[in-house]
Amino acid sequence: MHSPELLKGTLQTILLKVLKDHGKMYGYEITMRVKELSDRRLMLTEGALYPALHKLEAEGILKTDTVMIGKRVRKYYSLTSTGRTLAKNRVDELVDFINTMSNVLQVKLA
Amino acid sequence: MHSPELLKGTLQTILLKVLKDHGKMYGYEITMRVKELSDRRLMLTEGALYPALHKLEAEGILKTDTVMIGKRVRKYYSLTSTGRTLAKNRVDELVDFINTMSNVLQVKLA
DNA sequence: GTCTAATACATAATTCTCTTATGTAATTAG
DNA sequence: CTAATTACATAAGAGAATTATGTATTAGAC
Repeated sequence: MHSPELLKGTLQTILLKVLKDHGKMYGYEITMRVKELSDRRLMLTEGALYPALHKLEAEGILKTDTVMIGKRVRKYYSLTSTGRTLAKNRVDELVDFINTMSNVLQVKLA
Repeated sequence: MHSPELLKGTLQTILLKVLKDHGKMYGYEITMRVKELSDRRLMLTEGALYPALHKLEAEGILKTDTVMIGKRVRKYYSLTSTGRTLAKNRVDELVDFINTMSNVLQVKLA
């Protein structure tokens, strides 16, 4: 998988947003969803994804639900109520940042 | 000075862009310019700024020109020809990233 | 005339996040 | 039957920024 330098700092927000919109999802599913939404431009790596999910869980922002699919473990993540509030704030913050950045770069966005 | 988490990864591009548009500038001047362009939202810290400028200089992307203003040293930075090419690429890349991000977040930008 | 804020440079220790690499294992498609 | 995909996970290392600190000049307020 591949990912740009620029992803730094935005991963958490992306995770919160997709979980907010799509409800419970498992790790691999999230990578596929982000890949699709980004038209193959953002490929989340496992080394970034799983530690990030674990951290958010430890902080009470996500909760998990482990399911056995045949002999395989699948771990579903979803937002807690704290997480829902945070998701909204983080997305607003990132949108604001993106708008600020477009002013600094003095470009019009598509 | 204060700066958001999200700045990570975008500082270089910002520096290249303002130097591309405003020609030779010194460090403090850059922080003031970015503050103005961002409507006080982006406040570059010296701890981030100077190492970044030094690195770009060491890589041949920026060149410097030291001037004495009274008894004070002022170090002007400007793009080398390599730097001009890089500036364009980096800005294009960041704009593309921002557009991708707005698709992932499914928001419209101002 | 003196003190504070602003101007202007710089570096070091630490923290945080991601990349790269590695490991395990089940399932599906050819 | 074997390669690709699905699906989890962790560890070592790199890179970039934060926070803290340091030095020094100059302008403005009082």
